[in-house]
Amino acid sequence: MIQVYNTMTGKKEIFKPLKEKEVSIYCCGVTPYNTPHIGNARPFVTWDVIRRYFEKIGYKVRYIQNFTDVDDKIIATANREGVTWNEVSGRNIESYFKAMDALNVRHADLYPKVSENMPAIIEMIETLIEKKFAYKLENGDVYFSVEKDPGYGKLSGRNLEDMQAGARVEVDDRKNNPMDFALWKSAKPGEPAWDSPFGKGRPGWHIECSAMSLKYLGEKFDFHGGGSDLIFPHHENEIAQSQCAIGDEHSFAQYWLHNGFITVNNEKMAKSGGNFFTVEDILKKYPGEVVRFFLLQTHYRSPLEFNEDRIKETQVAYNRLKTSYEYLNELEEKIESGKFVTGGKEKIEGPLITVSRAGGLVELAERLMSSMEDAMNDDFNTALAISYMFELSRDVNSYYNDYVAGKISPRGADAFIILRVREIFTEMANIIGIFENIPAEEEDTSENSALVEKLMEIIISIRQDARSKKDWATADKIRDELKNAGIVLEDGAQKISWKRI
RNA sequence: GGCGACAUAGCCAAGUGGUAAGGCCGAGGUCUGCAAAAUCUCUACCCCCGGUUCAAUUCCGGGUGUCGCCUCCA
Repeated sequence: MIQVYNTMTGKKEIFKPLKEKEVSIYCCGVTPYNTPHIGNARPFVTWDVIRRYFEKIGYKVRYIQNFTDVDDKIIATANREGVTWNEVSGRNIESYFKAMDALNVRHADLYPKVSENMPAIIEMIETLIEKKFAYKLENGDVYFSVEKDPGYGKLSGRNLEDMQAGARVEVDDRKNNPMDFALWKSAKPGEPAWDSPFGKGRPGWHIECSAMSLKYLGEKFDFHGGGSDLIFPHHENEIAQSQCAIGDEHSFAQYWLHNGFITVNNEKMAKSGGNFFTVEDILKKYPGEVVRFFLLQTHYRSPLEFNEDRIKETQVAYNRLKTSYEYLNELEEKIESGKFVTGGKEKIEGPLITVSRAGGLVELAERLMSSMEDAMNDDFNTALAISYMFELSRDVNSYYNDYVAGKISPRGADAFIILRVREIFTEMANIIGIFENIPAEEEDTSENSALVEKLMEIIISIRQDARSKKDWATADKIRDELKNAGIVLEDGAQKISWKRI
């Protein structure tokens, strides 16, 4: 049983899919006028986790995410740069995918674009005009009439009077009501325009999401999501248009999920605010999976403060889990190559599994996996889910340490148990979407790099000679000097490893 | 002005009507020739004031503070 917090009702509800074991999702995508910042990325990582989770528990998922590629800011940028609007959107869509790929965000089933769905958009506007929910001005603009929709304001929990009291909206005498919004904007010079029954022009913001979600998901679908700043007016308007056009106040999305903002110095990160960090820039310094992990360590509805210290902290935490993952992989290799069981082949008699060290580990893993599912079922609580990975991680590391130190002599059956633990840990990682794309240590094949490798080998070997003679002064001097040069030596039991810092 | 959210350890962050997950940092221990890595142990009466209750951090009311939406916005 999955519970989700539905913005429409303001509370957690038990999720009941429209179709058995199927789930349809429409997540508001980006307006590609710019490269995405970390705040833009949050909803997509969130929905990526949600859709993966539904798939994991056996749902057939249909996931749609749009690109609003016809828009004022795109046009403005294009005009400023002297290029076409679709060059601007094309380039930013590319940069969007690059960022999302780095964050392990799986692709949606479909990415409909405004520019490729004009007929559906125009048809919907026509319906709204026919049903008298929309009106056309002499200049060709078409507006939605909010007063005609008795349900207007139900998502954001406000009414027309309250909104007008605040009246931050520009008064436009041509509109029936200041809150009326454009469905179609008549063509102006220097703007792309499409033919329509209302004259040349382009769609207003909001109508595209209604038209495209209905076109690709039908009159009713399960989820609609995005950042909380979309609740009003964007999603409110989508609901108004869609339900009026369909003529059913229960049509359109059944559950509305909204993620909280990324903040900088406790204030919303926004392009207009100038306080943003692009995903691209962050990826120059931190692995994509760390950034993804950062986003998921906090529940999606809570605000999330972004700064460099936070990311660094996350990287340390992420590395803890990664270490466990690597330990398990190493154990797996030993098992595969038959080097795991040290004490020959013992016969397993009776329920010994549960008293062996590995047995305890797998029991813990099973229990934590189950807890993790509970956490995910409760409004996709990734923060809680991740905490269970850490708990397992601790015991995995402990087991590994004792094994390497020779304190544990695994029985024959323990190999299978450890493989199962590895499987569970991997399954947990898959829910969060990490350890899928661990960047190999920069494979630098240049001559310089090869030379460094060779030199390090020589240095380490000289130091090992000194160590074997217990010449600690020399050994420590080498290590210290290397550290000054930015290289850390780690004396392991079997091998000496080094890395740059 | 209208509407809404949040307030938990040094920092970050889950959560529950019966005295609180996890992470980072810090202190001490184990391992190591010494370090590093790993690991173990330790660190909270949950913003304030009322109320409901046998019992509230958790529910209700009020207050204070912070943030968000009402304009483009993930």
